Amino acid sequence: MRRGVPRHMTKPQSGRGATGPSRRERVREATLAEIKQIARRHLVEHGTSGVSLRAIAREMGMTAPGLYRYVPGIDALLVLITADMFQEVADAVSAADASVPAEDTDLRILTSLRAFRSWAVSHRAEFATMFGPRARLSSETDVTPVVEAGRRFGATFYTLFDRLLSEERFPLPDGSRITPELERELRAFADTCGFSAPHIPVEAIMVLSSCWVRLYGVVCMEVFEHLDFVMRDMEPLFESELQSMLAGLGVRYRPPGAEGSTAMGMPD
Amino acid sequence: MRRGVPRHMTKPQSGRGATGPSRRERVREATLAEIKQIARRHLVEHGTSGVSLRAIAREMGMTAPGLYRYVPGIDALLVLITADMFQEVADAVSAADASVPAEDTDLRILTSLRAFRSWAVSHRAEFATMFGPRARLSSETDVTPVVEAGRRFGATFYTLFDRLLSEERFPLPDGSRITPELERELRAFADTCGFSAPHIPVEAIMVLSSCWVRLYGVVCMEVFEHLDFVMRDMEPLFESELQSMLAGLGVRYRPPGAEGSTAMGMPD
DNA sequence: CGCATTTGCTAACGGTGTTCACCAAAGCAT
DNA sequence: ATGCTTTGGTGAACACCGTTAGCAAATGCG
Repeated sequence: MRRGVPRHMTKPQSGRGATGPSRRERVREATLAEIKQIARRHLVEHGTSGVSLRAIAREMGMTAPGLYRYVPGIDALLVLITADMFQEVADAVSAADASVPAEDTDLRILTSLRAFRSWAVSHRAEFATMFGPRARLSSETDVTPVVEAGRRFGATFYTLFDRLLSEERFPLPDGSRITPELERELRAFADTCGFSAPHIPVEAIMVLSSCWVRLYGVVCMEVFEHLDFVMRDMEPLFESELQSMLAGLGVRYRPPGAEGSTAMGMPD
Repeated sequence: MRRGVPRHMTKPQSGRGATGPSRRERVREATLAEIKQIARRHLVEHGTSGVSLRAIAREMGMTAPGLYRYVPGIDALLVLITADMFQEVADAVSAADASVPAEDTDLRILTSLRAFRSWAVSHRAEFATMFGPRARLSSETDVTPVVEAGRRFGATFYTLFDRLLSEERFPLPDGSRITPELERELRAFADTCGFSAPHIPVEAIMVLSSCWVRLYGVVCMEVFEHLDFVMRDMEPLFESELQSMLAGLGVRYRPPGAEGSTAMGMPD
């Protein structure tokens, strides 16, 4: 008898062999999904601090302690939905990537990066909890699901960059400026990212890091509204950064509207 | 009789003409300073959500409602200390800037940017509330003190950039790529920053924006620990970004240790 | 059916922001 | 010195919050 051991710490046990999940497991998954869905809504409506177990329970017609059968605490719930959101943004970027011809690497990159910004500005609260400071998390909370989901999200861009790299479209920068310390860190980066190429040059990783930092910076600045007192619309600056970023990558920039400047675009 | 109108909404009134602040005003300022100081310590020790009026009052030997004589609420207190922190980081950067020869513009810029990162990584909680998402603020709270302090902070860099610009050290980028929308936003930027030069070219503002975005990005990424699962030390990447940033600015990069590569450095 | 597991509840503890009524002390003017 | 006004602070109260412990009902399995 395992009295006192909460359900969320036991194995799924997934019984029934090939008959799929049992009825119990299905309804359990359903209520967990409802919890996460409501939490998500509260997040976008009232910010991170506006997500509370009691409010969720109230809305579900339950009481707060009941939720502890599904989630070990509020912080863990935040971790859960944060991981979900990483999956979501990764899907959004992938979908945008897949919506353009697979051979047009330039357009794929352009589209993917714009999709990232687009998702960010239309999901500000989510972006803030994912890419902002780990305020409520990090201490005493297991964040491995988040970094795992974050890793998968990163892979979306890595593969694209990998493809660009294999096309040898741009000259790698001067590697003599890379200090041994930087090389060590970049190597660690490449290793944990799991690139397809066996031995990727550190210069390439440096370029990738630099691009990611710039993209992250401009999007954060827009979502966190740190230039609002000085700029009304941040898209022009984003496009400008995009342009200058891609220039160093040998990728031909195209403005947002024009889908095809090389092939004739279908008029719609 | 103004019953019910809290003190913090009345004018300072600053009586006594030239005799300075009255005794009452002095002790009032002292307790307000104590409130902010304790709040600040709680912030760095327990994060933004760890700042509570009750805890502060407890530590001061008072009760929470008493604090409402000094501060209209917890959010406003956060705004207050955030503004203070902007002043602090601006002072830190200014001090670093002033610690090197005034004629050596290159070294001044290098030193200032490094000072910014240095302050950020040694004041993570403060940086997060200043430059992270405006989670607890923004809604229903008057943030003008923060943006005002932020503006003064920005000026620290603007003046340096202005000096660099007047030296005409680097060729401005091709302005033909600047769309009208971008130009409008950049103009607004320049206007609210109050540059000394009467008519600064938009190309220069674009360069400044780009540099600020990159600096912001790399420092945020380090402080928010979003690459921790892949890089142990972020300084090499920061230096690398610094190097590539300054290369476009015509500023000679020098590694952190070496103070003088042009003049003979004093061996210490 | 019987029994073990799962699920949800109530009660409770300690914490939070905030408002209100009230009171005492300080300051000021006559 | 006396009286009045302003100021600083308290205690009680309301409405929230996360979390734990113990218990009762529902559920599913043999």
